[in-house]
Amino acid sequence: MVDNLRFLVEQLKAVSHPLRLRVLALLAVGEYCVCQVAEVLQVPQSSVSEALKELRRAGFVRERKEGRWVFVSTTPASEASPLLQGLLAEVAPLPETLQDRTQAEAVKALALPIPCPASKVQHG
Amino acid sequence: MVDNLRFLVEQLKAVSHPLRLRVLALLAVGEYCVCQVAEVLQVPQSSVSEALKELRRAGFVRERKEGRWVFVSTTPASEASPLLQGLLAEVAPLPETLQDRTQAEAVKALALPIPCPASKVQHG
DNA sequence: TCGACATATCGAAACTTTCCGATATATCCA
DNA sequence: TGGATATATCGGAAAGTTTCGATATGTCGA
Repeated sequence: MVDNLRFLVEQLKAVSHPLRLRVLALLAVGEYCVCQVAEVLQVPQSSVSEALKELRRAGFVRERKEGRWVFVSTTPASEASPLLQGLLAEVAPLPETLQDRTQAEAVKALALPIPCPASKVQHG
Repeated sequence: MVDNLRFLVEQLKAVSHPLRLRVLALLAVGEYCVCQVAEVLQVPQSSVSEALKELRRAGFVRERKEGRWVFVSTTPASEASPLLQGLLAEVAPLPETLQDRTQAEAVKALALPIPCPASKVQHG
């Protein structure tokens, strides 16, 4: 149950934005670090950082810090608001949300094992 | 199924606004004419008119013209998008969405038979 | 300590939205 | 037709949002 109107409005504002919704769609697929999100969605890193700030404020995403990387993911279903659950259901099956180019490219971007710098550094 | 990201963003924008969400909450209760909405929510009639324009664009409300009155209601459940259905479920039980004053007053506003000018004119 | 790299914050121009009084349009009834 | 009333649209000032390069902060390994 939502406890007040203003918070619901803030949640809705957080996702009524193309980039933020695309980020949410990507995170519906799995956990990524910030630089992967920027790479897949082809937007400046600062834009991703600001988008994530809003999504965090609204309680839609979680962060896990690991060394110099920040891994982001959607809040677990058990803790997600009904709004978030509904959005994820609508947005997750839309590869078009990921890229503004062709659908084919978007699917490719999703299917690829997006290289995270962290993975290259494991054995240092 | 949503057919594109941009339309979903437009839908979300339409409701990420305090007045528009309050209008939706009121319409979850039933059908009202525009001037009743303005009266209950205590906002200028032009503001209600613009709010309804947005909600209509997003497919959230329907209008029924009857003489000089326009009666508005939420789109029937059978045609409502999943987003609208979810929103109505969250927003309908919130009397606080109706007025910014006290909850008591809000409930009162809801409970009262809000006088519509149309009803006073029936027998002419 | 340094250089490299991941991320956050700042700054400021461009753009969009919000708000509401004034005014236009539409409908009714006499 | 004219006056009353319901609704829509306009105008435009104020406030808010978006965007992204530049820069700051933090973390690592050497």
